[in-house]
Amino acid sequence: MIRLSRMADYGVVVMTHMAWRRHENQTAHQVAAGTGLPEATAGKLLKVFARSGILTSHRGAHGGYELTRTPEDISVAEIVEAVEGPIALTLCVDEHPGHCGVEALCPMRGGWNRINAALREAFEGLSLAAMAFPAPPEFAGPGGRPAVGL
Amino acid sequence: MIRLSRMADYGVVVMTHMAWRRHENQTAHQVAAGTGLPEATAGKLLKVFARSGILTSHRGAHGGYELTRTPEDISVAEIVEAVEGPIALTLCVDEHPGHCGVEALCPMRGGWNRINAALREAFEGLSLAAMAFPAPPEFAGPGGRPAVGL
DNA sequence: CAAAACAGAACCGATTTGGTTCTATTTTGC
DNA sequence: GCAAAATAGAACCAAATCGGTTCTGTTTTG
Repeated sequence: MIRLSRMADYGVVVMTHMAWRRHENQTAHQVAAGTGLPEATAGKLLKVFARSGILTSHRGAHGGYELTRTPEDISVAEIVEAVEGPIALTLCVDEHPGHCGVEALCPMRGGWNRINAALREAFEGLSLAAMAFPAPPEFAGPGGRPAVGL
Repeated sequence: MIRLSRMADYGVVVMTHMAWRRHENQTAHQVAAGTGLPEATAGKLLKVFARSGILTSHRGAHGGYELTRTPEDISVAEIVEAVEGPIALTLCVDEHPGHCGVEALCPMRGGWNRINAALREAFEGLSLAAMAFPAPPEFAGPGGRPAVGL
C-alpha cells in the first residue's frame, strides 16, 4: 500500500474545515476543535498552508486564518504539495539525476514519468470544493447533498 | 514527496532483469549480480514474486526463477502490489470502514477514490515490457532502441 | 548423501514520521 | 504602553516503519 503521509491527509481535513467555514476567521484553536486534531498539530498545518499561500493569516489578538481563494480554485494537489513537497512517486525521479544508485537502468524513467504524470493530473483535477462539498448522489431526493458528518 | 517504497522500486528492477533474460533460468545469485542488489535482498524479492505468481520457481540444485508470462502480459501494478500490497493512497480507504479516526468527515472518500482509481489505472496500463524495452525515441535513426545500461 | 538452490520466518538497526514544546514576533484593547 | 491573544518558526523527542540480514528448513540433483 502506497501511503500518503498522515500529515497530508490531515492537511486535507484542515482545509476542508476551512472551506466549510469560509469567510469566518478561524484560529488554530477553533480548527483543532472542529476537526478533532490536537491543537499543536492543527497549528503546524495551518502555518504550512499560510506559508504556501493557500491560507491568509492574521497575527496578533483576534488573529487567525482564512482561505485565500475560493474552494473551487484550490486543488488538492496544492494542499498535498504544501505538506509533502512535489507530487512524484520515485527516488529515481528527483534524486541527483545521473547516478541511479544501483545501475544504469534508467530507461525505466519513461515509465515512471508516465505514472507520475497521471498521479499529478489526478491531484490537480480535484478541487477542495469537490472534497468538501461532494456532489449529491444521483437520486438523493429533495434536500440534496447528504448530511455532512458534523 | 509521495514515496514508493524502495523495495517496490527494486522489485521493478529485478523484474526488468528477468525480462531481459527471458527463458534463461536465473538464480538469486545471478539476479543479484546482474542488478547490483545485495543477494539477500534480491532473493527476498524473487521469493515474493514467485509467491504472487508472476515468477515460477524451481527449487533444488540448478533451481532458479523464470517469468511465468510474457513481459507484455505482466503489469507494473502486479509487481508493485506484490511487494507493497494493494495500490491505494490513503488510510481512510482500506482501514476498518466506519470510523475514520478523527471525525465523521468521510464524504471526502469520493475524492480519494477518484485519485486511487487514476493511480491504479496508471499502474495497470504500464507493462513490464514497456519498462524493460522502452520505445525508441522518435528519430533514433537506424539501430532503433537506445543501448540499455548494462 | 552432499551440495545447491529456494521457502519462510525472525530479527535488528537506522531512518522517517508524527507530534510536542519552546522562543520569538505581531497585533489588539484597556 | 503593557498585557493578552494569536501566529511564526525552529528544535526536539519518541515511536512506528522500513530496509536489509540471518537463520533454519525443504527440495532437488548428481
